[in-house]
Amino acid sequence: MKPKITLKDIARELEVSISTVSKALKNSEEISRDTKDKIQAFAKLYNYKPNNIAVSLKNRRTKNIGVIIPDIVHHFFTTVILGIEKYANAKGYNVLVCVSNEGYEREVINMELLANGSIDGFIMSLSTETQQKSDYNHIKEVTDQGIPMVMFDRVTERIQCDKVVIDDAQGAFLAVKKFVESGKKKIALITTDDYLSVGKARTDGYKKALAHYNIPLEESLILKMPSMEVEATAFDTFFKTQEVDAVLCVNEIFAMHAMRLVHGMNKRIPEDISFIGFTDGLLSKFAMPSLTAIAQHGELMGEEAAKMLIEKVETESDEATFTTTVLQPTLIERASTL
Amino acid sequence: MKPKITLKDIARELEVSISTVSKALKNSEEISRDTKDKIQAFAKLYNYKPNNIAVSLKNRRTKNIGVIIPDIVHHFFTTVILGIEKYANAKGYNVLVCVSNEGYEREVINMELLANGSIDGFIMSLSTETQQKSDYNHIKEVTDQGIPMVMFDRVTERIQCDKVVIDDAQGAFLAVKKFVESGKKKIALITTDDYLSVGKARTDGYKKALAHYNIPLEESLILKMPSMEVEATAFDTFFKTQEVDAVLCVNEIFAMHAMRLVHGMNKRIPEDISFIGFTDGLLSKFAMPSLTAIAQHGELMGEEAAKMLIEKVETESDEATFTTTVLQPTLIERASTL
DNA sequence: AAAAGTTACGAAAACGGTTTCGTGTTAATA
DNA sequence: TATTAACACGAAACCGTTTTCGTAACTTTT
Repeated sequence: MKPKITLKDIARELEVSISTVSKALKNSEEISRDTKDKIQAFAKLYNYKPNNIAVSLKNRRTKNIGVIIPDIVHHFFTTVILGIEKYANAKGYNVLVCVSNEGYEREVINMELLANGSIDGFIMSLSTETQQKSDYNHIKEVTDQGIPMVMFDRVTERIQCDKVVIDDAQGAFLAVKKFVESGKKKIALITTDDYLSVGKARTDGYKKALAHYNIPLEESLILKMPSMEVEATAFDTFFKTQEVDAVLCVNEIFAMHAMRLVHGMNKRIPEDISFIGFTDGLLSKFAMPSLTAIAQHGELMGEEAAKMLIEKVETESDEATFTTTVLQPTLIERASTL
Repeated sequence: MKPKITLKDIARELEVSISTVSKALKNSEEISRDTKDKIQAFAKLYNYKPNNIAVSLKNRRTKNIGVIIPDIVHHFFTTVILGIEKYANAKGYNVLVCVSNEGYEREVINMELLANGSIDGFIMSLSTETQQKSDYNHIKEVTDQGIPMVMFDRVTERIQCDKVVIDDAQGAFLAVKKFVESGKKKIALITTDDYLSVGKARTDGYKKALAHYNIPLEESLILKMPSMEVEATAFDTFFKTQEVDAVLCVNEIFAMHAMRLVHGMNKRIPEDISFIGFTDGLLSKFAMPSLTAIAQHGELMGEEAAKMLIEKVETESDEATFTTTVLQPTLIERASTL
């Protein structure tokens, strides 16, 4: 048990002042070669490492960036974190991940906690509950304090900050395009209620694409779940009552559930019914048949967000100008489409 | 833009001393009701929140716990994080997650970073590279400094600390038991090289179970992948050359790949070949047929680890005694077994 | 030899809190 | 009335750094 050594310890041991030690360890020109050698050798011997907390307090910079995500048991969000970590670490920043668990309360608590000195800036994606309440005061408070903020994926126009999103409408468009080009006509959409920003955009893209291809929009072909949960009976009745030959699902889970259902109805995938799912995760890859998917490029999104944030953190300029980066989704073709 | 307010600001404004403000805000008995009211009202009005960094420095406690995991795009690890967060948050602790990305270097860097004052204790799972090198000096250094540490899942007996693992051997045993009881005889195992602590334990359990049921062990029925990656050709030749009626896979991915292969060979699952996979993740649930799985109870593991850590953090006793908690896995029966 | 410039280091303030201890004012006791 | 106790507050040290500024001791310049 050898407790951490401090500047003071070194100073006492070597009979110099703390300032001298500090300067010597930063290789300051102010200190003579001899003294520096002595101090540096001693520090190395005792494995001196400056205390981050003290440095942070002094510099008023932590080199930490806070990330608030709604859910961590979630492929997309974890890929985003991966991207954030990658960029941030390369820039010498640490990433502190907190999970709001899709709840407003925890989002607020976590933000307040981190905002009180623990981080230099935020990267976040809104919890569903926050989106429903559409109460963004906790975020406004943070930005008002001058703490840089980047929102990704689940964003709101109610907050002025940098944002990075993917073009969800375009993703839906790509999917419908794929369906149409393989001869499908009765294209269904399985989505969530509109309060989720992504759900809305995807629905919009779906509608726009239908219009573009002169396919009449039938509201009965849109199945809306009240949440991200699968409501089995709703699925059942939907597929029993509707004639469809293609289904676009707003997430992988919906797609998996629907595919299994359709499989049980002895329809062939993709011949009788084709499927495309949002978010290219593990399930899409390993489904049987494998699922054609719209890739959201989470890792890229994370890198982009981290880049924007660190840029803001490192430029002192008060005169902030906010940009929104829109990433383009891509269609990953697999066995669930023709 | 209203920058954060400090004790000093309040003191100046209200013409009292900093100490008085500090005490008033902690509702100290030392301060008169009047003064406290005045100060508390003012603080609330200006939304005063103490600076965590300063408090940490002073108290030499951060109320942060550091978590180092090998991979974040990984269902099991994220469920563990969920469990950690749940317990830690309830206890007023924050969780800082860092990812080693299965690499030794990043594991060392992250640990050193966090160890220099940022956290009160560690919860970690070893990266594969660290396990291969079996170089644990960075960890020893941390524990030597008296920083509490809990290792989970991927642990090593080379480090003296609290640990929480699941009984992997027992998991494998349960699987073999299930196979045997449904009449299977030629039970294969698809696993990784032994250097992964979990791989080894699972293989041991498999062998032990065979012995227990008087089934001769055939080494040719064990397929070892050099890493977590699927080597498609190895799978191909294995299933072409071996007669098997049940397969235990050390992870979901292996199981998915094998099931697809078997499906392509026109064998029925589970009648001709049954499958069981380790780790009850999304893939198991949504596979077709759904995969019988050995649940690792990651969330519970996380809670347990957090509990052990916080206990250690909060008791000053130098006289540490280390315990290893072994969680029992359970078999989740689905459609891939009889 | 006096003035000016270097060199090498230390004192001290600062970051934003917490906490111990001391003290001037009252109120209670002898 | 003198003594003691309770009350309400402030001064200052401290956590571990960084950084500005001052200065003693030399060295160089005139």
